[in-house]
Amino acid sequence: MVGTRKFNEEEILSIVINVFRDKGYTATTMLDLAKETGVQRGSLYNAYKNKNTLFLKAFDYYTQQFLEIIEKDLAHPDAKIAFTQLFANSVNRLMADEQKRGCFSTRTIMEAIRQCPDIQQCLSVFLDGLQEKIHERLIKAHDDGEFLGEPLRYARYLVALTRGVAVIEQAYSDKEHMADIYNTAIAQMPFRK
Amino acid sequence: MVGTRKFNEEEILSIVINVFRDKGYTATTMLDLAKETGVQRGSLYNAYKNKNTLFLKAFDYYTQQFLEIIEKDLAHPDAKIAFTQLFANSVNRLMADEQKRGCFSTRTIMEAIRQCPDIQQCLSVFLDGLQEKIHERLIKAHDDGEFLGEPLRYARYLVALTRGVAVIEQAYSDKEHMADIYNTAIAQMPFRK
DNA sequence: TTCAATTTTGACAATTATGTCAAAATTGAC
DNA sequence: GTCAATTTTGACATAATTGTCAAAATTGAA
Repeated sequence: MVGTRKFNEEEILSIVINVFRDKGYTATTMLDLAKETGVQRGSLYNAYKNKNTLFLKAFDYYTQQFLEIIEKDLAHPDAKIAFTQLFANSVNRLMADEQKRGCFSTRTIMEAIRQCPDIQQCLSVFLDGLQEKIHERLIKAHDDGEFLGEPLRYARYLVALTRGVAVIEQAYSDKEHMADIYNTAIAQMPFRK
Repeated sequence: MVGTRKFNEEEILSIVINVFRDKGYTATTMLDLAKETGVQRGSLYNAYKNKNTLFLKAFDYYTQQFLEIIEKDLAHPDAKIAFTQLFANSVNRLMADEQKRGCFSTRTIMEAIRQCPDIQQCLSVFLDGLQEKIHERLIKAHDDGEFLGEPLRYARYLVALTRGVAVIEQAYSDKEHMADIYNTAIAQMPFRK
């Protein structure tokens, strides 16, 4: 193809996600994105039409990466350990960010939804994906006789809980607090034994 | 006092909350607030210094009203019924808003935190208040022998869960989905019987 | 009724953001 | 090496937002 783009798209999208995560959707300007990515504002308009479309693209990329991580977290053969690990890793990931910018999907997306109906779909795709990974793992656990609850209902419930913890993180950024919530939840769940 | 304000503060704050809830923190301009409240922009600057301070004041007002409602929801003498009611009412309140603007504290505050550290404290005050109401009710239930869990841990856990449901609402705005999450949670809780 | 404190009003300048466009530069394909 | 499609670049006009300020209006208290 002639007249190829100079920039690497994945690289740019990663940076874009970071900028949105820093500043939020509305407060991020195309100039901010141009500065941080090193791609001129005009090029961004040319390539992505506008901020909204660029955001959608970046969020898709984020979702994809996120779900890969979740799948790995849940890979442990013992179901209870798998979920314990998932939650511990979630907490660690939230705490790892020095600027305490919180969960991108919970914080930035919730704001961005106001600007465009398409963004609501981004959020539901994201959450559906998360629910699906959890659901699959619970079905396996159920088949293995390790989990006695109803997989779908618990998947929904756990997705909600993880979103709640993302909110808690913003208020307190207290690792113990978050861990406590997950421990309370895990302890109640109908795992065998 | 000479040169008294023309407007009624509580009335204005209610409107201000509504505008922020509609548009989000960043996207709301002082002009928006002036138009909706009918108070001139200059007067708002004079009375509240700037958008940030006005937001803080409005959020305090919101928190106060919210906590009064929660207390009523939890008033039923049977603990399990009290919590069932609290959750049902929460879902109904979220669904009652035709524009589906979601929970003010979860959606707008999470965004606004970015703009000013004081706002983080607003969120923790809000959540502490909610936790306190729930905690009190669980202590009573525990004393009555109706609840067998650890009140503080469960209070934290339930606060997180309610925040999570607020996120779920934004993604799906599906009453059954939200109700299902709360039912799953309630069914697991260590109520007596 | 007068006065002084305070609020209200409307205008102002400065800054920032948006989206568009034409010219220049780039590069894969022939 | 040339060409044509596409991207990059920088400039432009438009629009919106901010915060400030001086003049006008208001009103409680003396």
